[in-house]
Amino acid sequence: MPELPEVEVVRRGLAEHVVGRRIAQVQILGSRVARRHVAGPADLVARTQHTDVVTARRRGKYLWLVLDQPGDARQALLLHLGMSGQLLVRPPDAPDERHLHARFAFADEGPELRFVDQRTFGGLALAEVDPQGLPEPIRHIAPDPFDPAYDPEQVVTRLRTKRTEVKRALLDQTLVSGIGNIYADEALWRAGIHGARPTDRLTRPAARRLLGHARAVMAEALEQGGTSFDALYVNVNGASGYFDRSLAAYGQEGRPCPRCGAPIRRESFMNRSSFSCPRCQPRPRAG
DNA sequence: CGTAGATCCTGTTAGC
DNA sequence: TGCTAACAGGATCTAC
Repeated sequence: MPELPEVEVVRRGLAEHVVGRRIAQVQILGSRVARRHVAGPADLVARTQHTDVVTARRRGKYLWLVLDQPGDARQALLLHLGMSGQLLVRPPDAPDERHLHARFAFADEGPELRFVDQRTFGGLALAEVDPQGLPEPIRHIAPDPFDPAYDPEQVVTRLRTKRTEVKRALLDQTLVSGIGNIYADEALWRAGIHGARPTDRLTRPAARRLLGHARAVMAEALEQGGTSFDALYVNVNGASGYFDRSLAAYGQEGRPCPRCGAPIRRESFMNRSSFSCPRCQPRPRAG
């Protein structure tokens, strides 16, 4: 499940293999992958072909390629991997993947960029870029913890103002972006906080610690090339990450907590699985 | 407006 | 063995 570290690995792959090349031909397969592009897939194809890829950028779990089209406004090809999306750099004569949804061929006739996605939660769209360099459709996405615009003290304030549970707040991309179910559970475990704790019952220092852990665990994952679970996620080169061996809580039901030895519990929460230590992360009392 | 829950999707796995 | 149901979950939409 690509969260910030995995998406950043993909961004680096795009920077290495795609930036600086001219897109020649674009193919969109099926109606779903470009559903967020309201003008339709034909419009996306027409406006993407014969552009130069200038940079590969990221905010949270969103990626975008800045495209330079001579004499036209600067635009971005916005990408989201969803749960199972992959960007692959493949030779043009390689057989089509089972769940291939988009293909970008380049003027240099080198390797193609392919968007492959089994569960089709991912997608792409062409968007205008605002003066701050952000694609319009993701202006509501908050800076992630690695963004120079990230302001942890402001996030702490906003977090404590919310009237919800702390795990839900961590997953709220308009508060802080990039954190998904896996890293939320790891950050909560490190902080010794149960995800169902009301946000307004979190002290300022505790909130600060929690966000610091979220940033740290994602930084460590990034150093190791990202987390991979169901073999669907691979980076732009097709190599899986291996950080999953370092996870303390997520997916570890029944295994001993690395800190205290109590068996990690699994709970259903927000229609998701949540993993936590029953001793280090006591459930909040009702009321 | 803010929050909560439903929904999209398909390959894999668990269970009867 | 073969079928059905549960499961994985990010972001958006709708309801309250």
